[in-house]
Amino acid sequence: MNKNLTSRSEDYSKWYNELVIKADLAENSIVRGCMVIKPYGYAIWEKMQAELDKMFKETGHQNAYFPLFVPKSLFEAEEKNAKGFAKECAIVTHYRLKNDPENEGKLIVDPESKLEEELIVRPTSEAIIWHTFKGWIQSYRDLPLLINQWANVVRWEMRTRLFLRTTEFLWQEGHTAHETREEAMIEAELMNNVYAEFAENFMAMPVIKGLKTESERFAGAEETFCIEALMQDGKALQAGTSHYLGQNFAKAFDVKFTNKEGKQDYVWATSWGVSTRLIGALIMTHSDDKGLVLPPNLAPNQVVIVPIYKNDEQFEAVSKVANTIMNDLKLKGVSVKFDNRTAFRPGAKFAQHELQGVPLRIAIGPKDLENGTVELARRDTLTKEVVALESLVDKVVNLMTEIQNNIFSKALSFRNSHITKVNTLEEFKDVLKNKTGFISAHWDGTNETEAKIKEITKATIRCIPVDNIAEDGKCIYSGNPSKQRVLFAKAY
RNA sequence: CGGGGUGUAGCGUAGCCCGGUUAUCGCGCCUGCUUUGGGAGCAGGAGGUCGCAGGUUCGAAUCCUGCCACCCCGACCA
Repeated sequence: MNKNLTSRSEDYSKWYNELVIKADLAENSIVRGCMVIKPYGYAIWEKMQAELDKMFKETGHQNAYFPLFVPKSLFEAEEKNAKGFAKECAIVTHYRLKNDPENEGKLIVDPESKLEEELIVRPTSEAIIWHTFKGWIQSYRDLPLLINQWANVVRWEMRTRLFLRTTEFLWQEGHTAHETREEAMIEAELMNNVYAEFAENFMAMPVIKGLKTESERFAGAEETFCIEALMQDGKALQAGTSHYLGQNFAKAFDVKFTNKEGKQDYVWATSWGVSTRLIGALIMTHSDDKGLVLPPNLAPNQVVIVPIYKNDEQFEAVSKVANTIMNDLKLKGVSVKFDNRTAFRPGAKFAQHELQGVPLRIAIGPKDLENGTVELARRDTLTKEVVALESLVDKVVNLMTEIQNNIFSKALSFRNSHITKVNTLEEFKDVLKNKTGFISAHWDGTNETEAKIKEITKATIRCIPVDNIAEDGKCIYSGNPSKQRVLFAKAY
């Protein structure tokens, strides 16, 4: 295996794939399109889960769990939703195997075990959840119902890519029911804001909050809020979505409640989700040619200590100092790993921890023992400095914030410098070809124009930013009047 | 499902056109010694249904036929 990573600028896809594998985050599995998330990758996901879960609870949500299998009749109840996902479903048709009479030691599907009704492996859980909600909701006193589920889902995609698009993926899906349209709409936007906050404060990834156009909307939604991020190759990535579902699912699953006036009404719904795709987003937002750059707020280890020694006595002396530092840092809430593996030399450890994006590295050797110092190396800037032991803990604590802020502002200025206003289709094409990134342009609001632009340029409307300012202009394609600019980009 | 490509050790590969001893090299792995402040050096070692099946031939990784798998580009998508 090559020691060096492919350069980012050379071949972004190759670089990404190599990085995911070499940094020990995940690997392709034997099952088509599915990936194995390795311990280090999973540790990042656990950090994300913990922070998101906290935010969901703070906004009044509770966790629950619903079945993996959805009976076909339930699945098809909300027609638009069913149609949207129909082409990518795994379906259980049988429940038993038996010995193959013609091939000793082999198994075949037992035709006797055919299910009367097929079960769909959930590509999303609206159907099974709304069927369940029917039994949970009778009165306005049962509302709002604010439920979140951590789960896996299966979408049988044609082409997959580690973390960004896999046949099975882990995610959370929130499903809520409300008394009024307004309340549901507020909830949908609130959760989109939660996602944006998480992306910016924890992932250090700037996002644009917006609304999807009709054609990009979730199947079955009346409005889809989203957060859109920009990757280092200039392509956009949908990082999270939050849907206002109106009464579509309530009607499809007959979920009515008695309101304060004693009248029956259908409830108003939302659903929202983010997935392990966020790990892909994290990688493509910050990493460099040396590997991952993890924000301190999500790094499984914020600090790693690497001992340098020539013999057992030195190793023991260094370890003593390292353990003291580790304890002091842990008391300050900093997560530290002492890399005391004897099978690897310091250089190899430096390279590995850089590859895995550990924000700070402390090296301690014989020279440091003499001087009462350590070597402190930052992953984000790749700079090193010698620090006196007595000021180390404060310094590290401060650096956690500084690194978090630094990588955010780096990503932010990249993102901001890649939003380009254009007024003609020629300019549009030119930016796509030579600069990439988001393109802010006038659009006449029709599906036809959107589809045409996609056909010509491969770029799609990522979103209509929620904080958009009104501006009169002409659609870059049709020339028809437009009230505001929307953001286009090539997307993952 | 359309277009292109590739299958040789855990990974990456040479050899194939033009058939000929024991299938090449690098990384990784194992053992030993020396090393350890940026991916160690030396010595030794283990590891192979050359994708599968058939055919041609004295002889097939190499030629022929069929099949399978995977990758890339489209369509689809969080």
